[in-house]
Amino acid sequence: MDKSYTPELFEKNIYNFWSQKNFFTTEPDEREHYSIVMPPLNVTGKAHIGHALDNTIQDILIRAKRMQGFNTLWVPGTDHAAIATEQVLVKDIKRNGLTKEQIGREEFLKKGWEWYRKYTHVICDQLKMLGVSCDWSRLAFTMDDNLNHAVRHVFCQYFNEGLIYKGKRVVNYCPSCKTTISDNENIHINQSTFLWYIRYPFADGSGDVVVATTRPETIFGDTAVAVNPKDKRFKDKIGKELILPLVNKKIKLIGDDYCEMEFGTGAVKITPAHDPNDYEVGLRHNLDVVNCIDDDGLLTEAAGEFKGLDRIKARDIIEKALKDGGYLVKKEKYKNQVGTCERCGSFTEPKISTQWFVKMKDLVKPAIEAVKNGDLKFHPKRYEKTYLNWLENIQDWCISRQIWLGHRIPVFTCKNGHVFASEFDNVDRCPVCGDCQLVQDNDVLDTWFSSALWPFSTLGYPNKTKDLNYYYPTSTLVTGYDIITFWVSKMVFSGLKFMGEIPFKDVVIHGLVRDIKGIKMSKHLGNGVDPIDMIEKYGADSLRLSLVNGMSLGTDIKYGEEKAKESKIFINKLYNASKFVLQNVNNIKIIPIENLILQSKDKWILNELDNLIKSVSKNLEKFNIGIATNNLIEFTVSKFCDWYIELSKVDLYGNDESKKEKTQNVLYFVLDKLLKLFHPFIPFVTEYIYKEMPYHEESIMMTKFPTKLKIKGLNNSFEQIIDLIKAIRNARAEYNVPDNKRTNIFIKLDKTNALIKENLNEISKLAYGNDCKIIDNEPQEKCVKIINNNIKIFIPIGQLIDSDKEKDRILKEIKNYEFEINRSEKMLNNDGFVSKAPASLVMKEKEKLELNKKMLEKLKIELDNL
RNA sequence: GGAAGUUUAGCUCAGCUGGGAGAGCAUCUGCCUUACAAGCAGGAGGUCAUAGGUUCGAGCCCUAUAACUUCCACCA
Repeated sequence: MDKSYTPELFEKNIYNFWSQKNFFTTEPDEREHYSIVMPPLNVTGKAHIGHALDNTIQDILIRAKRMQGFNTLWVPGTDHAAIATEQVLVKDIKRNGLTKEQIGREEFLKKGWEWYRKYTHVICDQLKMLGVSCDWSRLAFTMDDNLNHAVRHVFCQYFNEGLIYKGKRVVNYCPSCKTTISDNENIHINQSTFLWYIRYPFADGSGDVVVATTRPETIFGDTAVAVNPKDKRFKDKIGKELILPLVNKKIKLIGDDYCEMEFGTGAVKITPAHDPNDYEVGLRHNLDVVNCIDDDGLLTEAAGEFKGLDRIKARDIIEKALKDGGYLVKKEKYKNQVGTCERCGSFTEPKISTQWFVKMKDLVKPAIEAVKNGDLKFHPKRYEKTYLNWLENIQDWCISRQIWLGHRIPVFTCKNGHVFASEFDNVDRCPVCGDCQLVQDNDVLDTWFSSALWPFSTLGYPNKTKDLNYYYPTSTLVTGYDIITFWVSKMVFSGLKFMGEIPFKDVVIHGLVRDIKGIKMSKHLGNGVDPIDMIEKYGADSLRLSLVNGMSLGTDIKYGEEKAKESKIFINKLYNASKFVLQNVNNIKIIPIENLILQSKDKWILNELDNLIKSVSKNLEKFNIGIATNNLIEFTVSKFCDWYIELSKVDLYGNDESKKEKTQNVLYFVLDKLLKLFHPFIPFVTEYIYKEMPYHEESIMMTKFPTKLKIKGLNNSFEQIIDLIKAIRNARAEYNVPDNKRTNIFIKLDKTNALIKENLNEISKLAYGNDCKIIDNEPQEKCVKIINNNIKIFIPIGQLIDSDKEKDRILKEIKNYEFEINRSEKMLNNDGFVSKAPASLVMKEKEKLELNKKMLEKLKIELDNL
């Protein structure tokens, strides 16, 4: 083994080894299954740190379950991320001076496939660097033939059941991406703008009504002005006609509750074509819908002379026109929120358009029920609220997108006007009239439509495959809280609808990885941490550990490079501890641990190991990965390295061959279990070390995960020795005795103590002793005296002894004991405590009091002696 | 407007069913001890956001307040 941990030397080889051995692939068999479908990765470029976190968690669960004997399947996959990819492609085409229309739909889709082919490799290779043990032979892509089939199958079923309809709706439209986007992709941001107060004169010349608006450019689409019917100011004016400024068209003053009396002037202009609320008002009052902004974001002919102006730039020009016409009353500063496109950042436009929708109300009912009755569990539980809240207020799902990449809506219209959906893409005639001139709908489906089917489409649906039968429902879904509403919920109702069962039983929700200051990582800010960078600098294991150690589910992680560094330092420690063990167990005869007559230190470390096994298993079961790694690290550093390895040196370098053999076996045993416990979290280094073990199987990943030890007589009584050693170190430190200066240690016992007798060498070694022995009479020479229960320890440090210092030391201890005794007595004198607290607790407190009193007495005698 | 979360050491955070406040980093002191100086040993550092309440007992349960964060909805 190398001197220190150098992951770059072995990670790649180990991954190739696993791959070549087909350790990741599985087939249905008679075992119980554990399956996860990977949240599909967008094929838009590189993996980011969020992917690293998401996949590390999944890999940990999968590796642990695999070692626990389950038939584990982890299906990897990618998503076509239509809007994002289309944007990139359009830009690319533009660079060559062309538009997508010029190259045509077919050619454009070809380019899409080229892109996907190229970048699927990139992102998959990056995942492999992370060490993911997913079944690459089943790599799925949302636009694969069989997934396409699933999409069309599902679409047709919805369609034929009347759950899909075409309707008019105000949707968010991005004039830059030229497509409808969902509410989730429409990000509201704060902006500083103005409120323009505009005067609308009555047609009969009897004064005017002033309205306040943030969007003067939509004035050309106004078809009414609304006031609240309860508003006394306007009561008798409702129904009168107003002149629309700049347009000089007559519009009505209407009364509608939507208008709030307190806001602005109490009157609002109604633009049904460009505001969802206004649209609703328009429906109620039968208003005309006048489009004044086109799909490119330019003003239409409704704007007259202003036609062709960009909607945002038009503002100033219109303001001037209003001013010139004497219509502008005032303009004041105003802060509001406005929708922007998640992808390109431009202001979105509410737009009336014809779109395809899925009726959600009934579809969603079983999905609500599944969480309420406990079939589907969220971890942490609080995210069930997010999920339920969303589903209980669900709106119909707009599934059409005006782009080309993606699943084209399989709806056809024949020459005779028959409209039908087809599951198969080789459709050539109308099933009603047999007409062959079919026209397919131009829109494609929302990407979430295909990802909604992910847990079963990747397993072969709609075919009734073996995989589907065996692995569905899957076991666990791991994802971030940001997509609970639009992905998790959709998978649940889709699974229930088409498979009759929930798609997974547990949903593990993790937080977002933010930068060290807690700010969301983004390309724009350049504060992102590149996971590949981290892997190259610190190793994949370090990255993995740094992401999950101490993580608490559902909470954001502040991440900086230092974390990867820290993890690497720890792994180096584990590596070195292993190196030490391996150097000392070379060629040993392995004796089953239960056949050994164990020493007290062995019983102690094995007892600690047993506790570790239990807590790691328990915490993995509860998805508390951060606690599991904490426990593992704590054991490794504070129990194994700090104590057992140091203790083991006594026997390893000693002359007692039987003790040596015993210790070698315990070291070997503990390391073997520890590596296996660690493997799901840091797979590479554990595999590397495991292969260096004198006896090992083909791969650590295919070994059994440790379970509760079956060794009798384990206990923690050795902790008494640890306390004693600490007390000695402590006293030495107080006298500034440097660690490299060894001293004698004399121990005087009140009664025989087998534990001390057994561990004299251990005490000596770890407490920097020279000669360490049990004595009958107190030594003559000047000593530092330590009192520890029934044990007195004398350390002759010669002229360093200072009786004033010694007095201070004892006084300090006396104070501590007095404080403790006082506390205990207070509690025990409290009738409430004695009568109501659990008896065991009262008993414990009494014992403590007795013990402390005895100690105090002894210390006082010592003080007198000085 | 609705909902959720956070507030504990200088920093990042643990803290289980209520029963003597913890870790890592940083800092201070001493040590290159044959696994590890990417290390070892020892120390210092806290009014558990604030105010009430429940309880024999509260970092933990209840109520209110404050600050910050996030999600959803959105008033022109």
